[in-house]
Amino acid sequence: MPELPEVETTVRLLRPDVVGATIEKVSVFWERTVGRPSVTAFRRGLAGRTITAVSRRAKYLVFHLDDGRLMSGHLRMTGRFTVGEERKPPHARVAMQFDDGRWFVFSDVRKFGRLGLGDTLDDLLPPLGPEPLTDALDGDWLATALRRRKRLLKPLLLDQAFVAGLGNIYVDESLHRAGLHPLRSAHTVTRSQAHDLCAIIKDVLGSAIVAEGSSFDTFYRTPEGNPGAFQDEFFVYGRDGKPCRGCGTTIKKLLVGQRGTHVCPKCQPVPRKRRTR
DNA sequence: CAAGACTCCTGACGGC
DNA sequence: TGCCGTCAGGAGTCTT
Repeated sequence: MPELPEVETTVRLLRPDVVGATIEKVSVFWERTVGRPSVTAFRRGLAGRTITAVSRRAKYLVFHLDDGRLMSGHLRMTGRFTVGEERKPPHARVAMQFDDGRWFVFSDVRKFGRLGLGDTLDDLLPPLGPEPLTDALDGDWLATALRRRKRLLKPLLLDQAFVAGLGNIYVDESLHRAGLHPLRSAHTVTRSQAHDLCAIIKDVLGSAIVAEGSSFDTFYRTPEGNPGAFQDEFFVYGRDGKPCRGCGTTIKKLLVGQRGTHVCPKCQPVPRKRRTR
């Protein structure tokens, strides 16, 4: 599922195709895909606008328009942006035609993705924690922030208001590499473990971007239609029943905060007085 | 403040 | 073979 690396890859590959393009008209095939303003306001607000830049904040794509407004896009599980000749490829939810005839399309099998239009990032996006790949996230900050919270480590890391951009895959991978169990209470993580975890998160996300994201199922594809390659570097995600690449112990899958969670029982010691399964 | 339940959706998959 | 129930999963909302 698209997390920070997949969104960053999408932004990078989309950028040359959409920056400078002018939106002539907008077709909305599934109204709920349009979150923020009404569908009418969304269509009117985009018509005639030129995209001047594309950036990313957390798992959101942000399209900057020539009138200073912003269009946000969240891929959620199965969302995908493409640019091509087709107005309505399979599962197309919103299509924007550029003045050169090309169609900029948002497709989304499961219909969880959302597009929005607004004046500023603040009114368009919910409260978000620091960006992991910038100096906004550093070991000292993470150590202090973890100590203050009395929540399970994994659900906290998945909380976008705590740290932005992490999802199920990269949290599992990062915790495994850091040797931390997802059921640990955040405040029990030591300062040095927090520093390690911080560096690992940055490294995992950075490597995943280099690999153009992860495609373990049929869902995530780059705008060009290619799968990512980072799934080949997974240590635990989706590897339950298989041997840990580090120690050979069988990877277990458990449920943490309603999320499928993968751990190596040996590399990630179970926190005291907590049961797994 | 923490955490679980529920909701939105559809394709894939297991069971029979 | 085919039908059907179940499940995954990000994030918002509601309840405990």
